[in-house]
Amino acid sequence: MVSNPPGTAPPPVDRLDLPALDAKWQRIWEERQLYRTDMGGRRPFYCLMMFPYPSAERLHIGNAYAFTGADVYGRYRRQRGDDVFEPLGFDAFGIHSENYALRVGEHPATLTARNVKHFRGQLRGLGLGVDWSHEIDTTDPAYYRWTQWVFLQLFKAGLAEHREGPVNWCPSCLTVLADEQVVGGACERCGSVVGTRHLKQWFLRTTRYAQEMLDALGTLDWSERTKLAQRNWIGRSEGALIDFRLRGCDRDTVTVFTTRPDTLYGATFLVIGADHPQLAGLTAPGRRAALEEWRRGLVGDLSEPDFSVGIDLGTRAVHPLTGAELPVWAAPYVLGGYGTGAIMAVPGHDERDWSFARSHGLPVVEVIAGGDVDAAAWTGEGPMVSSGPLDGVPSEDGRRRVISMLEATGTGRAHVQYRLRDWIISRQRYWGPPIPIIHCPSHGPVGVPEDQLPVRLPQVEDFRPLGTGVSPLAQVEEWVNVPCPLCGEPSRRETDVSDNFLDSGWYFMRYPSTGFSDRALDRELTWRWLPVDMYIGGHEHAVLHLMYARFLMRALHQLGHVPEPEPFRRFRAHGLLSFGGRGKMSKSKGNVVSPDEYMARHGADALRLYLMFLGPYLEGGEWNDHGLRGQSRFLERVWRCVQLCASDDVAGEARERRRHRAIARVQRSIEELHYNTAISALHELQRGIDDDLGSGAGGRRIDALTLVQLLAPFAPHIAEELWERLGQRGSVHRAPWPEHLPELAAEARVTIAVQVNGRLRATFECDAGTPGEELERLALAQPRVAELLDGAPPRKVVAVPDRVVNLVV
RNA sequence: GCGCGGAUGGCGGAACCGGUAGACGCGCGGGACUUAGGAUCCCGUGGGGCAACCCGUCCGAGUUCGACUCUCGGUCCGCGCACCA
Repeated sequence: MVSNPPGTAPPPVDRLDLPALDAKWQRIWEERQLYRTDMGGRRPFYCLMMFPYPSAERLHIGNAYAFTGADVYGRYRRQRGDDVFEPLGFDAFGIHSENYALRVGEHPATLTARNVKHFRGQLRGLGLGVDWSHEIDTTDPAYYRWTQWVFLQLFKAGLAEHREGPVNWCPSCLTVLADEQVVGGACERCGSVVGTRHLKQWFLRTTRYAQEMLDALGTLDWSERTKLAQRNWIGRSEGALIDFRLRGCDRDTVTVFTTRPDTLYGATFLVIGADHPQLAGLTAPGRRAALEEWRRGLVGDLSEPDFSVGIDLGTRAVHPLTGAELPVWAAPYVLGGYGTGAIMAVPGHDERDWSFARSHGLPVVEVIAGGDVDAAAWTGEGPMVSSGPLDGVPSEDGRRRVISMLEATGTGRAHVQYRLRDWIISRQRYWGPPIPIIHCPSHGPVGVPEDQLPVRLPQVEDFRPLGTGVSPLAQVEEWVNVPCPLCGEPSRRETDVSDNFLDSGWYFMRYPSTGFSDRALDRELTWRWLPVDMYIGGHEHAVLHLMYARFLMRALHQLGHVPEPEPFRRFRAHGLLSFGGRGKMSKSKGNVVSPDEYMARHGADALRLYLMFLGPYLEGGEWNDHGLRGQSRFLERVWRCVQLCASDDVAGEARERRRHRAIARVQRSIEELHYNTAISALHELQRGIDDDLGSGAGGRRIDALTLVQLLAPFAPHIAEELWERLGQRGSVHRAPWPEHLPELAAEARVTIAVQVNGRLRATFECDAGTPGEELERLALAQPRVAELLDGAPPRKVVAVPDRVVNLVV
């Protein structure tokens, strides 16, 4: 295992057994509570990683990658002297687990408990610097009691509403889905085509904070692409609401939203969304049967909009400015759920309306000059035409002018519309926390008194979803029937459970306070630890989870429960590991790689190091295990060379510079989350020490100690073992980070490139900081250069100190 | 279609502010040690050429003494959004 130069005595180094070190130090760390955070510490640093969803699929290499990267950062900050809080838990409620339980015919409670246990074991095996004393399990009544409490605070504040609305219904999961869980008209979980149902649901009023959340994005240190995804999702647009009086149907008016009120004179018909809930009232009585038949014939596929499909409702709408009568149509290209669910169609200046008008022979009128509306819709700006008193007004100004005219007659007003919608949290399923509401015949929905929390999820053997729009909990009569907390009248519990994004929307607030069973959020700890300083997780949660967490934090801040409105000061999305060119790792793609066997064979340290070495942490990459051995070899060299460093000589300036440079590079790379380059710097330092040993000069203890400390965030077990073997007291993970001086981190001698006309012709060495004139002199003295110049002086000389001399002839 | 990333040896990747392209690792070639080596160590490793040199960071222009880096145009790949009026 260990080679010796011929003729020397065997070194006093025993064989390295990395897996054994994992076990040894994980045990000792636990005994000594090494990662237990001092919650009253003076330099709190909350380093959060997205908690896992412990499915039966086990932890895969992609999870190991994500958690290790977050842990490296947390460990680094700890070594820098911060009181780092690195908690972890399990997001174990939810449809995904429940569906799996249904498939294998086991109760989700027992299944989840087993999965959590397995996950915890795998995570511990990775050697994360996690304070497990603050662990959260969202399915534990001790946690979901407070999830219910959060809901009640929102309910009391008017931020949770029970109302009927069109909702996304997954026919396979047999439940309502949030808009965010519908991707291209299909269920995000199972891929079934999502339909629409009208049900009474619990909505959290995320839209109330749409503008605030949009504005606050500017203050957050998040990557631009994440902020952009949030901006798009909030989808602010400015425009106007315009009322049209109706003739020939039950309703007298319909209101439309438009971002182009300047084109109002060009409106030639109205279109109502085919899924609009009050479509019948907008239809001429004689057309209703035809409408119903037409609606039944529509295909549920929403992926490709068809601008030719539509039906004339027989109703007439009165143009608020001209008094003209316009036909009213229904079409699926208009969304019944966005804005008012109705639009004024301006075919001259909207491509969709243009296509629709062409398909149905409806008139196209030009009201903004600049295009040719017979050939295509003109969506740009220009002077207004055929617009009554506004002819000649630039369209940009026309927007305001039209709104003023409408306001004068009370038929319209300026309006800001957001794409963001309220968050439906009702799930007609079993595996979630019951929504803590009792429906009283007299009082309506009444919150369960807080002292009666948690509302425990009853143990139900048959937890299959019913598909009737009601949760299986509705069948548990003895649980459902309760007296009203206000008047004692016989009442029924809410039987829906909440979306598991509610569980995960506030878990980071709870971590510091897990020790308290009498309050959700301890005031002192919450004020000390929130908001989160660094949050690391997958970019797939850029809109879903992050938006919900921001909403909940903002709401709870307004209610005085947390110190600031924004939950995450800094957020970074780690890259994803792909495998075999088959995209992101997932069980459905059959490309899951387990970290277990790698850890068992090579140890967690080698795996951690290799994962972090694959490429920039924020970019991810393709997984293969070809290079893993390279990192094991590196650790073996570290193991040997560190233990052979016995010299207390600290003079040697070159070695000291090398040491300072290594510190500077590792530090900088970690701060940028460029772990791969930090590891390169470690390799180079190790090679340097090896060279010292090989040259017979002896290795310096100080170099060995520094190497071990710099290695510690990446390979915590071997670093700890070597730290001990070097005779240090305490843990390397608690030892102060080595200091470095910038002036020492630079080289003393530099190599200057000599170019002639921009081409490299020679190099020479000189002291760092040698001035330009001197460099020029030295460059001209190079034999090869003199030869090329052949006595002629260069036309121009560019000398960049420490870098290059370029001679132009 | 719109927006945001990206493209560098056989492979993963490095390169601060425009200053010796290819750090570090894998793989590969050679050597040492060895009964053996798929262990370990040492040397080499972008392509071409005996050499001087030439070519080379997706392609094409440009700016510059000098461009992986900046500007313009294009190709390909990835991700997000995509009837939101």
